[in-house]
Amino acid sequence: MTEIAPIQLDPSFDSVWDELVYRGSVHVSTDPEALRELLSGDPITFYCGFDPTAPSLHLGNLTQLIIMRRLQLAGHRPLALVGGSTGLIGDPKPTSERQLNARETVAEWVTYLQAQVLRFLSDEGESAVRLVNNLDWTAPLSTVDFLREVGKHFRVGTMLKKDAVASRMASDEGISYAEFSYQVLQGMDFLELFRAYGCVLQTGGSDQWGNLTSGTELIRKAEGVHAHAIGAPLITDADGRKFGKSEGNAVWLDAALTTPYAMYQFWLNQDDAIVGQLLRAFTFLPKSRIDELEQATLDAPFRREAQRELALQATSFIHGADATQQAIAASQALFGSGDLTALDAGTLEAAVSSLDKQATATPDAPVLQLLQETGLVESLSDGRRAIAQGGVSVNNERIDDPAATLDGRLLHGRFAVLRRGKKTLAGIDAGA
RNA sequence: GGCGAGUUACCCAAGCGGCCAAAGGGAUCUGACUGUAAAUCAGCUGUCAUCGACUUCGGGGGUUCGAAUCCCUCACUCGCCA
Repeated sequence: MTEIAPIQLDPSFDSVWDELVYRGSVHVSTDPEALRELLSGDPITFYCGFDPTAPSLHLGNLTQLIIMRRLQLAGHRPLALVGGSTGLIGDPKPTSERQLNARETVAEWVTYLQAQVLRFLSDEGESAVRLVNNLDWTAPLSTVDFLREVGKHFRVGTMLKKDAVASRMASDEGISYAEFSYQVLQGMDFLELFRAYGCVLQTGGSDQWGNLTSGTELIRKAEGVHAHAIGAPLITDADGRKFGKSEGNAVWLDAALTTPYAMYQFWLNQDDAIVGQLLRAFTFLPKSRIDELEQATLDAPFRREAQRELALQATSFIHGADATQQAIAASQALFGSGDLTALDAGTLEAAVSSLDKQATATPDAPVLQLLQETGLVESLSDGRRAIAQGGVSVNNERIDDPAATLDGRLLHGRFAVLRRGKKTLAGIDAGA
């Protein structure tokens, strides 16, 4: 019944612009009517930038990648910019100045991100994605040339009014000249891509709006052309917290950093209140199907059908069908009946090994120690606390004694599922 | 360059010589209730540990029986004046 939706546009929309609006992907933009016309006509070239601030992209970036994919499906040509130079500076966060990363580190991350981008965008046909790196045009540029050719177009008054800068100016921490200049670098990127590839549209998060318009303004001043920008809304949960964090950490697109199981669970645990919004933004399901799912959430919320479908579709898009099936099987084994003793060794091993927290152990290892080794707790004190609060179980049996060991608790003589709270799990393998 | 204010645990923020492992709020985490949801209520939130011990209040140094609290110095941030 539930299958992975094909990667395609919803034919019920007349233009990709209409679909993007439906998907909730447009929070702010330059002239909407002009954009709709532009995107409904001949293929254009557009770009979106990703700064290498970590070895992997995360869910926040996925929002953009999906928008890019939809535009690509409509025949437009994506330029995926990985910011080899902007990543060396860092765009101003509203709260605090960024720590600079080493050049070699950033260069390494650039290669990782480039490889990841290619997983989500097609590199075949007329609208194949092209990778670009802004280090290519900023590195050879001298400071004087930069100031004369680019800096001369920027007014400090305008720059100071950008939200990202203004909020930092108002904060205790202030802002460095480096981060203040970020908007100029990003503006220059857009101009460069316009000149080299005829790129006339940039997409990004709405928090990047100041940086996006810095590019359209520069192109207007330098070339007399009206380029466009689309700012996607930042998705937040019901409390207004930024979406895409789990246990305080980003949800990464790299399976080595966030396992497919963890990814699947992340989607499955989303609130009823935003699941419809997430289905629109993060899946290729048609509107008709999403309407059904939203109704299902109203009619029978306990079935969590919308969350299940969201988890299936999103995880499949990120990690592929096979990895997703394994994540689903593991989820059913570990959460289904709750009776792990009934599982055969093969199923159990697969489930245990899919968890993103793992440890090997001797058959008589203390549970407290395993809690720490698996990362389920941060310290032994934290572990004692968790046990005292009744939040720890082995194979779904609550542990009350801080001195308890695995002795006699292993399933099939070697496996154990260590649980903290309701849904934080770790796999223990005492074999080998 | 001058003057002033500031740097406290995940975040905000009290404390201004012993009663401070450090108030309060937010957030996380755990329990109850549930639907692997939300809301609500309750509890926990430095480390190690059996009482108890040990390391924390920007970095370093000093005064003192005793310092987050006083002094010196360095770094950083903010503001005002040049």
